Amino acid sequence: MKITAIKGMSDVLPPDSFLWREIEERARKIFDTYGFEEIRTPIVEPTELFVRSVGETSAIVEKEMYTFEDKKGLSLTLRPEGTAPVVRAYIENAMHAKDPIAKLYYFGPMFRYEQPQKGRSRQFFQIGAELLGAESSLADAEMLILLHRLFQGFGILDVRFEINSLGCKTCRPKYLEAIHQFLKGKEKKFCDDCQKRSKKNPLRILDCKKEGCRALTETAPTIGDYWCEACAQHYREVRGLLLAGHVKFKENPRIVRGLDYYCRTAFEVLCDRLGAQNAVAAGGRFDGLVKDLGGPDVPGIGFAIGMERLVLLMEPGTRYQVPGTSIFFALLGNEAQQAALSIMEELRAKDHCVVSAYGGSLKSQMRRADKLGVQRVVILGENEMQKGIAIVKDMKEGTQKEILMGRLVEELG
RNA sequence: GUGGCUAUGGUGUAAAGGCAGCACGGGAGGUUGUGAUCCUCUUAGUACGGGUUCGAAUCCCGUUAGCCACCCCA
Repeated sequence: MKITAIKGMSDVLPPDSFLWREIEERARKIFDTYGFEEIRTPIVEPTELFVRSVGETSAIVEKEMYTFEDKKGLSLTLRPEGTAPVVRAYIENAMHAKDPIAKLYYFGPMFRYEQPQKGRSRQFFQIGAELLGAESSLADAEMLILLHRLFQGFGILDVRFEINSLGCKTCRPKYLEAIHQFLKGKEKKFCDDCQKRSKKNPLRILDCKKEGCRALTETAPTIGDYWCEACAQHYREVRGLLLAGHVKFKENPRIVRGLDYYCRTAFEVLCDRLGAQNAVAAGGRFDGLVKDLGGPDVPGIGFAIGMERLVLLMEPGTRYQVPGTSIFFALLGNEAQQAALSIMEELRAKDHCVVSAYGGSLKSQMRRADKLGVQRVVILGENEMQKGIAIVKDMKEGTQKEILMGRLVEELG
């Protein structure tokens, strides 16, 4: 029986892995320029963490988590998202006490048990960032500007930003009540999915793609009519700052987030090239979360970018650095191998990529050198060993010369 | 979780119930110790399990996986 990767989890092989590295490096550089610092949290967390943060009735917690018991019967869960673990770490390490502001980014795998399709897998990577300790609209704007900058850095220019404000704990309940009233008596007219949604998460009905439902919700109240003055003001400021920051965006009053902890600013980065899973990044403000998880009352805002979707958008023609072999040692015989080792080490210490074959005829070794695209080959066999020299061949020119062994490192520079 | 489509060497493909072939890739050679091209040889496949049939890559059923969509979301 062949052992295969499990459904929805895939390998990233070269040369794709080079593209992944490129993306990660570009992201890190940009995070640096915004003063964000990397955090690495465990992939496994107590199940409780996600139940309390993401929400008991959310789709993620209800049916998508990889949950299991450890040997002591503790319920553990493979993280389905990145914000809750970061907030847990923030509280646990009392980061608020060291600095009122924490700006953190992460890069790593998340796990959700979903039906795989284009841009959606069970293990997927996210690049995420969280800004804790700032309630100011400037924080919201900066996160969006940072996100915008990242996409520029990735060379992806055909994405669009959509934003909304979900209100806060004083105005959101009023809106929910209004939606509830609006739907009352109409439930039967909606599609089956929406009828389920009307009980659990009525806001999602506004998100339904079916035309029938869309038509019915045409006249539904929008959150904007229910914002409290503070939320309205905050949102106004965010929009103004975005304009000043040259981030183009569209207001979409129907953006709803699937995770319970979001409030106020919510946003999505969309691209038409992605098919049904058209969001490549999303995020929002989570002001009550730190407190809900037992920490101080610290506001926060963050986003996550889906790595696989990003790769899907970048793939055509993105340039990435492949280190590439620069010097190949073609060695014949055990003595030559022994003599070459220390020289190869010296060259590696000078940052050259130096490789050899592990046997075979000179012809096959040369063929391999050519396939690897190396510039120079050092040929060292019994004849050369006797003369105390090595042959250095320039593969592009096709020329070669004899070099004294002692001068080899210097010659290859 | 639901529905549709798909599954042939490492990759891309051909074979419409009757010899599993081609290309690329991988390996070894083409005189004594030299990479491209070219030439020769070689490697490797019908996803898995059943069924129909004289005979199955081909038809049927199941499983698994992939893709697409619902759902959900990054």
